[in-house]
Amino acid sequence: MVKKKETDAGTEQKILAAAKKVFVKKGMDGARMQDIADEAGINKALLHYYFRNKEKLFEQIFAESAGRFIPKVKAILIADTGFYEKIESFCGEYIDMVMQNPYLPMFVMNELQKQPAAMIKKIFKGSLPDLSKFIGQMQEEIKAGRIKPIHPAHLIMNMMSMCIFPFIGRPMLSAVMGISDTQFMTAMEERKKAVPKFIFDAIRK
Amino acid sequence: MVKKKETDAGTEQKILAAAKKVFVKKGMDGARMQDIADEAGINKALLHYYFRNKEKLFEQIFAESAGRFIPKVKAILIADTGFYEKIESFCGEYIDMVMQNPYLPMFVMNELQKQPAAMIKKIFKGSLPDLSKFIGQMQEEIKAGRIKPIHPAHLIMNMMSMCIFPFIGRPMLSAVMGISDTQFMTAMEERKKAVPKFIFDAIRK
DNA sequence: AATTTTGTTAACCAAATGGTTAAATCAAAT
DNA sequence: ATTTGATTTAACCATTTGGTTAACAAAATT
Repeated sequence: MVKKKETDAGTEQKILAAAKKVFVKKGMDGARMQDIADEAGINKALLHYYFRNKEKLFEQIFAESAGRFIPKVKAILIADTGFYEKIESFCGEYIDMVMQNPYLPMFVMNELQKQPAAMIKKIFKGSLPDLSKFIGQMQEEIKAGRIKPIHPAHLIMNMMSMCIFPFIGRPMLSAVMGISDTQFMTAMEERKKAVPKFIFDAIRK
Repeated sequence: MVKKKETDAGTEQKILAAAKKVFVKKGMDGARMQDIADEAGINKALLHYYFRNKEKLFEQIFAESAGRFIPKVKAILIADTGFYEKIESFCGEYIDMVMQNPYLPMFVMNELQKQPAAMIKKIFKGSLPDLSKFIGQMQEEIKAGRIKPIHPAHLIMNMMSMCIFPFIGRPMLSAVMGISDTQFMTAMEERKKAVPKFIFDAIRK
């Protein structure tokens, strides 16, 4: 069984790419099935032939998008590296990933907030990172007197905030500080090193 | 001219309160005029009697919501207080304000991102805070050798990120760190002091 | 009290939108 | 060459939704 009539790229893949583009930009409520079909260069009926309905299609896109957020956290925090390396690689890799998908954080966070708490648990089910190792390493550093006593929750919040928020607050930040798109991206590139440095400076004793 | 037929609360105010509730929760695209009417306990036609259309109503709500973000920044940064006091009061007051409107940041940032760049400039027109004084104070501290040399843009981004992001990433953060709603609010209360402390520790020489 | 103005509603309308149907293509199998 | 089964499309349908109309009710004005 060779590939059927499907065009080169594969209709299903074209649809997924188009859907991702439209959903990420407009959100579940703002997205139109017709727009997705147009973007994919196909008929609207064909869209429903491949994906039963809007919700099913959305779920697929959302799961894939949300999935990008957690596994990376998990891998980094569980890795067999030191406390400081973990912070460094988390910031570097996270900011890097988000730079390649600047609208993903807003999309995921926004849709996540619309879901009921129960659904959220289901979404993260299994993919939740085990923080205990990271927290353990942190408490070791505290006990050894190398870093100040700070609640792990706050440190993690601070780290994620500084990595992700600039992309969510981009329009406001750009307006407030009067910076262009290229200046923004340059600043983000800097932050891959600047954020971990800021954190180390804050916690080092 | 006494008040007309309007019920005690004033129909217009009831509408605005209802609209804010629905828009902030569902966003422009997800909000339904019927839902707003129901929430306000009035007929849908009456909604259009007070506000010509959905867009006009949305603009009013959005302007009021977005307006809460900037003026406070402005007032604090321009105030005749010291560099450190400004950071303290910014974090304290900002987190306080957001705690009272936990869904406001997501709403404003999300709608802002959908607007074209030109519209954003118009929105912030005039209300843009003058950062020069704050930056000047900061550079003085740097020159005096009391804080490390750090780009003001990064400091401001870090400060705003740590104050605002937890409310935007709340579902994710709550899931990742397994905390309840009350635990979350307790943590936010702590952050009013913890964030400025974190910042001072990071920049102090 | 009569009249005009303002506030409120039920019923209605047109456009948009998610989804379906039935026919048409096309590639593979017979 | 014919048949078969999957793919694709144009046309259509039902519901939702923003918005309007016309009539009614309550104040305000005369």
